[in-house]
Amino acid sequence: MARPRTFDEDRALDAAMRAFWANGYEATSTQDLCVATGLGRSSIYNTFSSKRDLFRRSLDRYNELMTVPQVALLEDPELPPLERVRMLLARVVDGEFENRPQGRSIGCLTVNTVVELAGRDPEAAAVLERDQQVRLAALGAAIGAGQRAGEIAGRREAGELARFVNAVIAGIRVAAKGGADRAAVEAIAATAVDALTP
Amino acid sequence: MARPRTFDEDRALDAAMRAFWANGYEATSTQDLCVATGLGRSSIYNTFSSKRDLFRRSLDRYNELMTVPQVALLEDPELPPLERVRMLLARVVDGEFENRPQGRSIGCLTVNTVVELAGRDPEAAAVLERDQQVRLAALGAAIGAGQRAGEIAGRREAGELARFVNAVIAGIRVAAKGGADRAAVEAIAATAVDALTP
DNA sequence: CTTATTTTGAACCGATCCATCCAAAACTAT
DNA sequence: ATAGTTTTGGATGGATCGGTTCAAAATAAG
Repeated sequence: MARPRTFDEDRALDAAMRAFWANGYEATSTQDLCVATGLGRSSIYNTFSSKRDLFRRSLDRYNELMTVPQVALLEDPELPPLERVRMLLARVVDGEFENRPQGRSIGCLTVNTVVELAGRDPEAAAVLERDQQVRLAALGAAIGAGQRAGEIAGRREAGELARFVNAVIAGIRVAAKGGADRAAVEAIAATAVDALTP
Repeated sequence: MARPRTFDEDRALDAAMRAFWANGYEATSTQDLCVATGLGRSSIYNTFSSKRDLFRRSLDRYNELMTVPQVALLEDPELPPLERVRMLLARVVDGEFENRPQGRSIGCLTVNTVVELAGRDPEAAAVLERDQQVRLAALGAAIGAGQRAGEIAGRREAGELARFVNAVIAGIRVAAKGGADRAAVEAIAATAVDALTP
């Protein structure tokens, strides 16, 4: 009954997400978003109502793409819990060394957004905090299981160790974005695993 | 022989630094800088030649204010090396819980700038990388001394452990900016110290 | 007081920002 | 073919951006 869209909304969202991911919210102009998505301004504003809303949806999409598989890995019953954590860290390291458009990591949209917006955008902060809770819960559960199995040190509570691993992941991302090479980043991850072993 | 300035250049620089620190480079307008410093546009552009240059000087000033005392602490011969690292982490944690203008940490200008600019501003990236080298060297020296004294685990090289501690510091900063409470952040620091002990 | 020099505030610049509007094009359903 | 609806590109708007200019104000030196 009406003219259909010639573009795929999810594809456009992915492209926008990548633009925000690479350059941050403020530094990504609506023009940049047009180029990245291949759409005109009208199409973008017609589909996503504003730059802010598009960013919100990009953030949700990113969380879906990253957190879901990470949580799945942490809950994988086929692997010993410590191995799950080790693989999570390995996956993070790998992620920092693939897709380097300018020879440098673009980091992690979550970390980038915490740094750029959490202090002055309560809505974004709430989204980020919720996602972090999910990741911390999955990490804490895996670490707790590892402790009960005796393969993870029990001298600290699982929740505290989860916080620790989560912080190291953020630290790895900052280090990679700061120019650290692969060996250096892998050493960080390995040392974090050391801290978990009895 | 001419009209003297009515403001103190260093004070103005400090105020500008704090504005960039709190809001980032892009989100701090020249108007914001006028308000923060209490100066007019002309005075700012007359003293510091551009927003970019003012930011560069702010970054240098921040490094001077933060890195110098941290390095001094790491080289303090009065303290056992592990204790120096522990105190460094404690100082970082304290820093994240003082001066919270909106009830949330403003983080660390270095980490904020790595995330916001390192990917697309080679000059800023170089400044940050140089500062990081200084911090890593001091950390590595202290950790190496601790290893020789037997109070820090020797299963990894000092340089690798320095990278690790540095990453945990960045992670602490991101966690605090993300809303983590003091107990959570202290647990991260304590776990990092665990990783260093034999 | 005069002169020389600098600071300072306000107006102003072109560029770019996010967002809106509108008419033409495109397509489906009848 | 026609009618009805949506998409689309381009023009446009008001605001703000970083940066410049300039004349008036201020002050030290002579």
